[in-house]
Amino acid sequence: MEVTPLTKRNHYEEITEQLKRQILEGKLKVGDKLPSTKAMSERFGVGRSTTREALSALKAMGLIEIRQGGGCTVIRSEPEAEIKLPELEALRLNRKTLLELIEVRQSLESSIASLAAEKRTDEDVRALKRIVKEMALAVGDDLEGERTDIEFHLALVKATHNSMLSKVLDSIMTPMELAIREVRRVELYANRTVAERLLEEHSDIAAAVVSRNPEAAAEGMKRHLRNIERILLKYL
Amino acid sequence: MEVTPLTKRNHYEEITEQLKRQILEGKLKVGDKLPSTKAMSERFGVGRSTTREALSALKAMGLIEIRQGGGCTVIRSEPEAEIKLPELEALRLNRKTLLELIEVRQSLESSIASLAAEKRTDEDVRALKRIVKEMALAVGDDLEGERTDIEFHLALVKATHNSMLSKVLDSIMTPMELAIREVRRVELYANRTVAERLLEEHSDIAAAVVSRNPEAAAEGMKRHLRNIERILLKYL
DNA sequence: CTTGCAAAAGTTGTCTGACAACCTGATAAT
DNA sequence: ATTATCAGGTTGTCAGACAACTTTTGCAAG
Repeated sequence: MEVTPLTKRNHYEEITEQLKRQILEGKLKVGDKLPSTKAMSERFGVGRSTTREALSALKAMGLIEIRQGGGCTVIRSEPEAEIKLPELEALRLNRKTLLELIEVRQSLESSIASLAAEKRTDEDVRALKRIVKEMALAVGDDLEGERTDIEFHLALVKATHNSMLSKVLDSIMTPMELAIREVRRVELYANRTVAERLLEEHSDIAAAVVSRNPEAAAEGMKRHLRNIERILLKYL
Repeated sequence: MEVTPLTKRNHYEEITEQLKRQILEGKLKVGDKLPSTKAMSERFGVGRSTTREALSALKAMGLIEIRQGGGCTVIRSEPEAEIKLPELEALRLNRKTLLELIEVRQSLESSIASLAAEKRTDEDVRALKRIVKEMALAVGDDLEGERTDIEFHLALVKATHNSMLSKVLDSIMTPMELAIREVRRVELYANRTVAERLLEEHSDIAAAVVSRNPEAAAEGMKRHLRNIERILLKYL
């Protein structure tokens, strides 16, 4: 097992990190046994209690198993990656979480709008225009309204031609959708006044992107999401 | 705080369980401070190292925060509401991916800096100042330089008091770290000229956050990340 | 009275050495 | 061959001692 010298940060954190990294990177595979605490402590140059704190942390993360007298074994080598249903339930009802999500979205999407305005191709423009048109036809229809709304934002991030940005936005949009859906979808899209205002905002953003105006695009997106925030807050 | 007698199970597991239950059940609320390790050890009738192993586990679960000399604080009282970030870890890190990551980071972190400037508490300020000081001492030391750099950005996102934002940033920082490590950590932190410039930039950002100036903070962060981008590009 | 700062007290971080509890494998007795 | 026993390694735990850090306290200068 390789060890890199410890930095000034707390030793037990550092050791936890290093072991975790080796497990996640596959240098330590499932079923592998870790060296004894004594051996590891000597190699890291720390006391045994410090190493034990690291092992306790790894056990709490579910990465290793510790059997008294029998050593430590790796039992998982991937980060856990699943959303549990009961947690989503909590997500929807949790006002604070929703506000945090909106804040993240505001941060991301204003940059996205700006980048899209810089990098969009003609094909991106075509897609945006198509979606805005569909959105106009969907005023008053909650299901269609939601679909076109989401599609607009996905088309926008696609126009940045940055796949990372897509992934990150996606990870935010999914819980966001779930949070809104079935709770207040109707208020957002079925109310004609609101829907028309949303349409106008989307249209402004699209126009700014088409004319390659990053500042206006970002500003439009910020206005749009602040508006959404206000509407959602009224019903929470 | 109530304690029930220890069972046959390992003491540190038992203590972890009891504390976890009290936190999830709400008997210990967010912001509450746990008793000192000495006090808890006496009440449970165990040694201090045993209690520390339990605390290390709770920290790994993200339930508590441990500050040297400052005690342990409950920072979450619900089971984690995870955002699923699709297999970012498993990505091949080529030049294009790295550029995309930097772009995402620029988008996120300028907002983060701005939000931090609005929402930071005095404690956040203390943390930032401490890190900048450490960073100054670390000039020329690549390992310490990297650690303090990462810690700075984590402290900044923490100052936004938005856990979603933390998670999102975290998910792109991990691959970013790996990428930088693979490429040229040395050039970034061991070169005194570069390290001093980075220090200055971090220092500017911290100052803007301290004086609650969101625009300056965002601007400083943008400048900082553009600079990083330039340096990395030289070595790709 | 307020402010600022230094000392004190309290808390976490770490090491050491010791012993108990437990697992494993080898050896000896049956 | 089966069983009993033992030796060595490993985890679990404790107590005490400092180091590093934070918060509080208390005193002195303004």
